[in-house]
Amino acid sequence: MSDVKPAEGPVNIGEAPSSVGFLLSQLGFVMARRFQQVMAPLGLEPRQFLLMRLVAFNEGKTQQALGEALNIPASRMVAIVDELERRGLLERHPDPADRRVRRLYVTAEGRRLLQQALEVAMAHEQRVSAPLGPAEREQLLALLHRLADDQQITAGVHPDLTTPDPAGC
Amino acid sequence: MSDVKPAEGPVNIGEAPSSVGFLLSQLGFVMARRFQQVMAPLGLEPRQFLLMRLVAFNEGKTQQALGEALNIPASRMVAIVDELERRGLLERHPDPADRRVRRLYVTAEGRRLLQQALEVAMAHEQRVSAPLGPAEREQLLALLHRLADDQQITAGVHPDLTTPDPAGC
DNA sequence: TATTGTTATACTCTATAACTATA
DNA sequence: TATAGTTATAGAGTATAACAATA
Repeated sequence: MSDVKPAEGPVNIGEAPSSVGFLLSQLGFVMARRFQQVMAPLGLEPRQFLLMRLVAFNEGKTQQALGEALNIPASRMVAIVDELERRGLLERHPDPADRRVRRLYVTAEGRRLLQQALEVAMAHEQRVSAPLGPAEREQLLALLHRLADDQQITAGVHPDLTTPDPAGC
Repeated sequence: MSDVKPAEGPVNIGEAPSSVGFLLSQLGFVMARRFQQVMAPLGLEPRQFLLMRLVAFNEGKTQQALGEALNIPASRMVAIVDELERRGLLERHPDPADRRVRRLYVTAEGRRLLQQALEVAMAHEQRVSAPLGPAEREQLLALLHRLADDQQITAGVHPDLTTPDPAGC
């Protein structure tokens, strides 16, 4: 019960042995934040960028199909597409055969912005990879892919917070 | 303006060339979620675990000093410490010399729980590292540390969302 | 007047589910 | 009855700043 002598020095960050899990978690957050920052000047959030890119690769797909591919719930898709459409970056087209569905298309302006965004993304990738040589970078990518496969991560789909729990511990 | 023929096949996830940034972001989210899941049975959120661990390494430090070390705002610290104290895992002790400050101590029960949590964390680390051999794991750690240094990541401190932007792009 | 810890308010994001119009 | 998209409601988490006690 007696108080220990209150140390007044600097706080000691308990040095744990290097951890793959914690390092990846730290780096993942920082990478996501940096990417968000470099995209911000274009007015694109990471999620909007991923959707624009997906629509460009899949013109005419339904809003629902695209949302499912990115694990974005239908009710969230509405607001996201609303804004991108309002800004003239993509369009909802009605389907003559089924008037419930909305098929998404990228506009000419959307394509221009997407092109810029892709260039920004490539520059970002170069920047964050800068500390590594080409061979080291390939080595890292190979190792990360091994872990990603083990975790059943789908290429191109970000496991934001949308997926509660796929399966298997 | 004429509609393109609406493709009805599967959605094509545009295969981008492998990206260190995106892979790290994906893996980081998954690692954080898995860690959260393995800690849940102990009733500890990752943030609570980090704080418990920090207090154990720094008994008698003030609430404010500990919060700053983890980049947790003072107003958030209150609720976090409230709950851990309510559960009997740590205690606020008044400082006789300055009655404004609260110095934090881990209780015996807190120590027991922390010990369990550390074991869970080690098992988690082994699990996520399982796809790699010992040499590969060391290789990966070395490469990740290079990137972490470049991003000015502090060992043991998670850049959750608390740090808006340190400095330098 | 400055500082530690606390509390209160407002805001953002999200999930959930109700709702509409079609099928 | 089922489905695509939409809207509405409520909840969690947070930042911000006001506040009380003490220095």
